[in-house]
Amino acid sequence: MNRMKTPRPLTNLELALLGLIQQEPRAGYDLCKIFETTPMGHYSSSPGAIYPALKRLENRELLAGTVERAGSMRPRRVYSLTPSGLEELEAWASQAVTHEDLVWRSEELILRFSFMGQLVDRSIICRFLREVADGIDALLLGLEAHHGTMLDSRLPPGVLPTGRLALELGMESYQGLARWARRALAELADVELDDKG
Amino acid sequence: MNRMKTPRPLTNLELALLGLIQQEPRAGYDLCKIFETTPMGHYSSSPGAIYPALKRLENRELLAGTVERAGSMRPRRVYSLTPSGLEELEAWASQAVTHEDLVWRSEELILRFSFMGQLVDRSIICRFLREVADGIDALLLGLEAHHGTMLDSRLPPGVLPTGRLALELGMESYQGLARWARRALAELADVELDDKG
DNA sequence: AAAGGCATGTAAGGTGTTACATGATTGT
DNA sequence: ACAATCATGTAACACCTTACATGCCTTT
Repeated sequence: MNRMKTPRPLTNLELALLGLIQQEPRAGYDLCKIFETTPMGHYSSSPGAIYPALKRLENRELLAGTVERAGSMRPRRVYSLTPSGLEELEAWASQAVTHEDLVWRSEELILRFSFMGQLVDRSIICRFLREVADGIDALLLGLEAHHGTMLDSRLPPGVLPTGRLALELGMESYQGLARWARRALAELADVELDDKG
Repeated sequence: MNRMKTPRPLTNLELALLGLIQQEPRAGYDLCKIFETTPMGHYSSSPGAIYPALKRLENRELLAGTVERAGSMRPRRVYSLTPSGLEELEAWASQAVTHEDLVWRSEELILRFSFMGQLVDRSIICRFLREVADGIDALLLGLEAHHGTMLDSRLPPGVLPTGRLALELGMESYQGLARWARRALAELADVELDDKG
């Protein structure tokens, strides 16, 4: 029987690194630059996090590093995905969207979507978008209940209802995400028509 | 000269705890329940984070704990804000909104707003909302530049533009936040009229 | 008597943050 | 010669996550 310790799940940073390296082989410094200069930088920060993460991924054999400028004191390590690294990424991209993903890991969800185009085919991307949209509809029911209790509760005079307004922002963010998902779904259907035309 | 080590900034969890305890004195267990059962739970997780955070805040003398059921093996510690705790909270709530806050600490920003009603007066709340709305307008200029480059870059045939769509989601989220801020501003102006009426 | 909620905590482990260190290469 | 950029890393520290431990009190 295939019995091995289940490895801890990958962090957002590790997933971002795998996705970027799948686009093309890259060195640590290249990745630092991407995080510094693009909105992808939302998922990282600094060499102090990136280099250790690359080493972890190499230890897990999801990445393989080949050394350029060998013999020099400052070699440049260029990483590529290993077959099992690609497998891991594709499995990640193909997962179903859970309630927990939407509530606790929405950033990972967006990261996942942004790499899906390179990793999986249209049917899986569309399923992802439908699951996001439908999952949010379910979430909103719970939030509306809380919103109702906040509308009922009376505040001391002079205290402005910022707590309620903050909750409304949360609800609107979810609604915006659902609208985006449905619009993206429609756009991807158009792309399909373009391909045929 | 008043020379003391600048203390590290408070974490989101610590700020949430201070804000909740300012509403009324609470024990660790009460706080756990709030995080488990309300959307405030977004900011925490588990006793394993909450109890150490309470202890840290007590060491800093931002909280003071009084022991109920003393002598028992399982005492109940009820925490209240100290004067300097209240000072710290109010200073936090009164800060100007920076570019960095919007890009890197948007969750803290929402937390801040949700407690502002209890902590500061209308003028500061309205300034906060204006700074959020205007700050986002500036941010969006940079994101639109990136969006332009993504529209120009050609993808390999068959690869769907999920990266671009993800960026569009990010931009729409910011736009939604700005719209919310302006709407909240209008609503708070109405409350002012109600008070006078 | 057992189960479940009240109530507080500790321990191990891993990750991110910040700051620092090092040296090579390229441009002026 | 000097500065900036390329390029990789380490060390200290603090925090969160998960899992576990403990014992009281109330209900069934």
